[in-house]
Amino acid sequence: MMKNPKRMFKDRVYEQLARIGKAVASPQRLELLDLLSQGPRTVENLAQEAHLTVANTSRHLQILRAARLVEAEKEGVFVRYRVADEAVADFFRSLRVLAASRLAELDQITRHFFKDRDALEPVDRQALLARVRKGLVTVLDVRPPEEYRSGHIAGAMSLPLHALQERLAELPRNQDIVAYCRGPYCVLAAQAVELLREHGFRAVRLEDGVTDWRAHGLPVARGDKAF
Amino acid sequence: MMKNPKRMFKDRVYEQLARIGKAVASPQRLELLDLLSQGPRTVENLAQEAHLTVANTSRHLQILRAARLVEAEKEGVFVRYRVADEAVADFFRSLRVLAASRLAELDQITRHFFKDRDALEPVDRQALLARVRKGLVTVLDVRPPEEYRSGHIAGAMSLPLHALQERLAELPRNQDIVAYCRGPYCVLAAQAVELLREHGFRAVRLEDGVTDWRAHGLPVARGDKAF
DNA sequence: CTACTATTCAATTAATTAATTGAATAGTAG
DNA sequence: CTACTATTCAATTAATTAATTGAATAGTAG
Repeated sequence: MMKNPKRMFKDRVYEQLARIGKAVASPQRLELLDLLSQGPRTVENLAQEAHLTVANTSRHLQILRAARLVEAEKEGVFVRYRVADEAVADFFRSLRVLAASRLAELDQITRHFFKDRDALEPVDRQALLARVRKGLVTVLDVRPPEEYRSGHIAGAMSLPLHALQERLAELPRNQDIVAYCRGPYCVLAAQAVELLREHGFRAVRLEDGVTDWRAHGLPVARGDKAF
Repeated sequence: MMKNPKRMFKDRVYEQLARIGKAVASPQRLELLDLLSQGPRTVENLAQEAHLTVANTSRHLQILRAARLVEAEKEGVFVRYRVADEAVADFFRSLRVLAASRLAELDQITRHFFKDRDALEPVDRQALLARVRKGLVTVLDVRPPEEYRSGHIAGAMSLPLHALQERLAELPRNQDIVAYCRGPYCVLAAQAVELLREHGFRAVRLEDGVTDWRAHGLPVARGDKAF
C-alpha cells in the first residue's frame, strides 16, 4: 500500500532524528563525546585516552562526523577533532543526567567505585562561587591544561593531577580546596583529593564538570586566566 | 592484559549511558517517545498512530522500558504506557532540537513538506502569553483531548482537528487564532490553519508543542480547564 | 625524492538489532 | 468455563553495526 505523504514525511523526520540517536548508541562514541566536550583532541590522543585502536577511534569519529556532532581540522599530519557546537556538549550532558536519574545500575557502579575515595558533599554552587570570589576557597581544575584553557569554572586554577605531587607548595593550607575534573564519572578529582588529604590539606571533590557549571548558568572562563 | 580498575569503571559507565543511546537509536522508538511525551497511550493506539504492527510496537516498548524511559500499567486487557518522567520528554525534545540545529536535511524535509501550508511566523512567546491573558488571541490545541488534558499551553482551548470543521462557529472572527499541536514535525496544526483560513479566519501555526513551552519556562496547565 | 608520521578506508568476520509470524499469556464478558 | 480481546514472547530471517587488519592516503622532515 502506498504511504500517504504525511506518513512519508513522518518516517523521514524520525529517520533524521535517529541519526543523532544512532550516533550516541555506542559506549565508545559516548566516551569520545565526553572527552571532546572538554576541548579539542587529536585522534591518537583520543585513542589513547579511550583505550581504543587508532583505526577504531577514527571509525567512530567518522560516524559522529556523519551525524554532524563533531568537526575536524588538519594540523600538519594531525587531525584535531572538536564538538561541532556547544549544544552537542550540552546534549551529551542531558543524556548523562537522564541516565543518572533513570538507571539505578549507573548509580550503583559509581557509588561502588568511589566509595571511601572522597567525601562528596552537596556543594551549594552559588555559595561556592561567592566564596571563590572572596578568596576563601581554592578551586582546582585537575584536568590537562588544554582542557582548562578550552573552558573552566570561573575562578579555578589549573593544576593537572600528574603535576600535583610536586606542586603542593603552591596550595594554601589555611583554606578549603575544592577539586574538579570532567564530571561525575571522571576519577582525576577523586585521586587529587586523596593525595591532598594524605598531605594534610582540607580537600573535597566537586562532582560538576564545566558543562554542568554552564548548564546551571554559572560563569565559565576560557584561556589561561582564572576569571 | 588485565584492565585496570579505572578502565573497567569507565567501560561500565559508558555502557550504562549507551543504554539510553541505544533506546533512542531507532526511528520507530523516537516516534513512540514523541507520542508518549504528549500523554499516556495504549499499545494498540500507539501502533495505529505510528503505523506499526502491535507486536512490533510492543517489542519497541519493551526496549524503551528496559532503558527505564517508559512505564506501563494495566487497565483491564489494555496496557497503558507513559513516559517514566517528564525528564524523558525533555530529553526527547533536546535530541529533536539538536537534530534541528545540526542536520540540514531535517530542515529541508520539513520546509519542503510545509511549504505553502502555513505561515510560520516567529512568535514571541512572552508576547503571545500576554495577549492570551488579555483575551486578544485564541490559542487552539488541536491534538486529541486526552493529550490536551495531560498538559497544554496555559490558556489554550481544546478543539481537536477532526472536530474542527463542525465547530467553527465556536471561534471568534474578530481576533487572531494561533493553533498548535505536538511540535514542529506534527501536521495537525498546519492542517487546522489551512482549514481555518479557507473559512476566512485569521490563523497562524505555533511550532511549539507543550514540551517546548515548558522548556522556555512558560506556564503549562493540566486537565480540562484552559488555565 | 625517500622514509617517516598520523589518519582513513576497505574487506572480512562476528555480534547485534529489527521485523515477521505464530504461539503463549493475561484479562474479561457472557 | 468458553471465547473473545489486547499484549507479549520466541523463533526465524534479514539487515545493520562493530572491531580487526592491512592497504591507502596525506603531510612533512631531511
